[in-house]
Amino acid sequence: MSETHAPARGAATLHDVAREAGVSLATASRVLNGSTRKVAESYRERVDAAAEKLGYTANLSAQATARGTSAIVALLVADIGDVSFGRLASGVVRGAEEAGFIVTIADTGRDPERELRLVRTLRGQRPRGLILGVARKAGSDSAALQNELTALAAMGCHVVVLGEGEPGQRSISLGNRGGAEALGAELAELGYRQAVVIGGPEGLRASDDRIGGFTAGFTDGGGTTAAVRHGATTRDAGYAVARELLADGLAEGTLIFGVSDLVAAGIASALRDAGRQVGVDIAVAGFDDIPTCRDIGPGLTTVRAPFDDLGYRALRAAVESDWQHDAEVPLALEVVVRGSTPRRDG
Amino acid sequence: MSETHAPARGAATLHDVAREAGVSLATASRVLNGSTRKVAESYRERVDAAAEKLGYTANLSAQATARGTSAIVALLVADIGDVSFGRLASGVVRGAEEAGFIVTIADTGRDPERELRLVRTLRGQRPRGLILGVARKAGSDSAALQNELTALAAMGCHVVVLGEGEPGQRSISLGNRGGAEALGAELAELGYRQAVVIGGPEGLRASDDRIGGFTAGFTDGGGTTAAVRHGATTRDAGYAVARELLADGLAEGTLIFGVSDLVAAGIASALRDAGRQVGVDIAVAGFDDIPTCRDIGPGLTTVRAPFDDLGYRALRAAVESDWQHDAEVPLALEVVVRGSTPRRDG
DNA sequence: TTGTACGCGTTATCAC
DNA sequence: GTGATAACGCGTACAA
Repeated sequence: MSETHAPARGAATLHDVAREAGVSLATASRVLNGSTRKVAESYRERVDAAAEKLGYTANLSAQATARGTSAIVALLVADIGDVSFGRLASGVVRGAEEAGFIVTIADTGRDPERELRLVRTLRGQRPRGLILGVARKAGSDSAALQNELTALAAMGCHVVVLGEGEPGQRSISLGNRGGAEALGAELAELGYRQAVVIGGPEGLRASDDRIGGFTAGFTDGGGTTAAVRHGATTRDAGYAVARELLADGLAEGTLIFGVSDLVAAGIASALRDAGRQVGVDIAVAGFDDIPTCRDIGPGLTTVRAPFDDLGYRALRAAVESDWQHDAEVPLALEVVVRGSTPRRDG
Repeated sequence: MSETHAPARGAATLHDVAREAGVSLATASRVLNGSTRKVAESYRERVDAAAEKLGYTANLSAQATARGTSAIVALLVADIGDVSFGRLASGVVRGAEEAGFIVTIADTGRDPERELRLVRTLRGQRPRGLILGVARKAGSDSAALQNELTALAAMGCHVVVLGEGEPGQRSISLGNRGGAEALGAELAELGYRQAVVIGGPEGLRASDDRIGGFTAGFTDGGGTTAAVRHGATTRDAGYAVARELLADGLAEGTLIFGVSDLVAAGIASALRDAGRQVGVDIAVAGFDDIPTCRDIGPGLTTVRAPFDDLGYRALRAAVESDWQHDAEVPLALEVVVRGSTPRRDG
C-alpha cells in the first residue's frame, strides 16, 4: 500500500492526487481539468483513480487566481422574494448550470445606495458577468454606479442590464411595451371603451412602458384611457387606489388595468369588498401571469411574461464572449384572456 | 508625479496600490483588509488614497486561496422559481449581507440526481456553509449524498439542512407540524367537523408533517378527517383532486385543507367552476400565506409561514462557528383566518 | 508526452 | 510599526 498521506484536514489537493498517482502536478492538472494537451492513457487512469479515491475536487478559488478569470456570474435583483424575480433567477440558474457557471446572488431591496455598495462588493469576485435585474428609474443611474459598471467592464466583466441599456451595453428587455400594447388592443377588440390605469411610481421604466404600451394599444383599438394613477407596485397600493377610484365613482363597464398582477389582485379585492362584481360590473386586467391568476376572482386577464426565459437569455448574454443585441429575437409575451374581462356586447 | 503604472488591463492589484502609496505589500494589505496589526496614520492615509485613486478592490479568490477559507455560503433549493423558496432566499441573502458573506445559488429542480451533482460542484467553492433547502422525502437520502455531505463537513463546511436533520447535523425547521396543528384546532373551534385533506406526494416530509399536524389539531378539537388524498403539490393537482372529490360527492359544510396555498387556490377554483361557493358552501384552507391569499375567493384562510426568517436563521446557522440546535426558539407561525372559513353555526 | 519552475493576488510569519 | 518572503492551490510556458 502507499504511505499514509491522507490530507490530515481539509480537502485533498491536486498535489495529493499527483503524489498518490505518482505523477507530476502538471500531469495531474492536465487530466483533471480541461487541457488541450494529451496524456497517456495509463497515466490518465492512475490520476483518475487517485482523484476518485481521495475525493478530489478542484479548488475553484485557486483555479480562478491561477487562470485570472472565474466562472462566476453575479445576479443582482431588486427583490428576490418577488415571484417575477424568482422566475428570473430560475432562468439564470438554469442557463448557468448548462454553461458550467456558478451564480452568486444579491438583493438591493430597491435601494440605489445598497445597489452601489453591492456592485462594489461583487467586483471582488471578478465575475465573468453581472446581470443587473434592478428596477430602474429613468435617469436615476448615479454617476458612481456608471463608474462602477465601466470599471467592471474594463476588467472584462460582461455587464448585462435588464431593460433598455445604454448604447454599447449588453441589454435585454422583456418587452413590456409590446406586451401591454397587445393587451390593450385585445381588450379594445373585446369591446371595452373606457379604461383606467393603476401604475407604479412615476418614472419607473417597467411601469411606464406598460402604461404607455397599454394606452397605445387601447387607443388604437378605439378605446380611451380616462386616467392614470401612480402608486407603489404592490397589492396594497392596487387595493387602495382602486378604493379611491370607486369613491370617486366608476362607471359600469369600465376596465381597470393594473401594471402587475399583484396590483390587479388588489384591485379585484377592492372591487369585491365594495360589492362590485369583477368581470360583470367592472373589468380588471393585469400583467405577468403569476401562478394564482386563474384563482383570482373569475380568473385574471393578463399578459404572460416569460421571466425565466429573460433570465436564461441574460445569462447567455453574460457568458458569451461576443454578443450582439441585434441577434436577439423578442421574447414571446402572450395575452391571456380570462373571466375578469369577458366580451362586452354593444 | 508618480510614473505611469496604470494597470494596463484588468483590475488594480494590491501590488499596484502598494507601489502607488510607496509602501510594502504587507502594509497595504494590513490597512486595506482587516488586520489586528496597527499601522501609522500617515501610511494608512496614503494607502487609502492610493486604493481610492486606483479603484482597488480585493480579489476575493486570491484572498480565499491565501486565507484557506472563503466567505461563501452556498444555497441549494428545490425550485427558486417557487414563491416560498424565493422568500427563503430573500432571508438568506439578507443575513449574508449582514454577515459579509456571498451567496451562491443552485437549483435542483427536485431531481435527486441533479442534487448530488450540484453538491459536488459546490464543493469546489470550498464554501463556509451549505444550506440545503431541498424538498426531502423520508428515507430517500442516497448514501452518495450523505458521503458528499460528510466530506463537506470534513473540510470545515457547515452543512445546514432545512427540516429535520440527522443527529449531529445543523438543521432548522419551519414548524410545519405545529403550524398545521394550530390551524386544525382553530378550524375545529370555528365549528367545522368534517375535513378532507389534499396533500403532496406520499413521503414528502413537509407535506406529511402538515397533514399530520392538521389532523391532530382538528381531531383534538372534535373534528374528523374523512380522507387524505395525495398528489403533486401544485395548483393544478389541487384543482384536479378537488374535482374528483366533488364528483364523488361532498357534503355541504365540509372543509378542504390543501397542504399549500397553491393547492388550495386550485381547490377554490375547482369549487367555483363547479358552481359551489367557497366559504358558504364548502370551506377551504391552505398553508404558507402567499401574497395573493387575500385575493383568492373570499380570502383564503391559511398559516403564515415565515420562510424569510427561516432563510435568515439558516444563514446564521451556516456561518456561526458554533451553533447549537437547542438555542433555537421555534419560528412564529400564525393562523390567518379569512373568508374561506367563516364561523359555522351549530 | 512528461516534468520543472514560475506566476496569479493575497495572507501571514518572520526578522528588522 | 514595517518590510521581505514563504506559503496558498492551481495553470502553464518552457525545457527535457
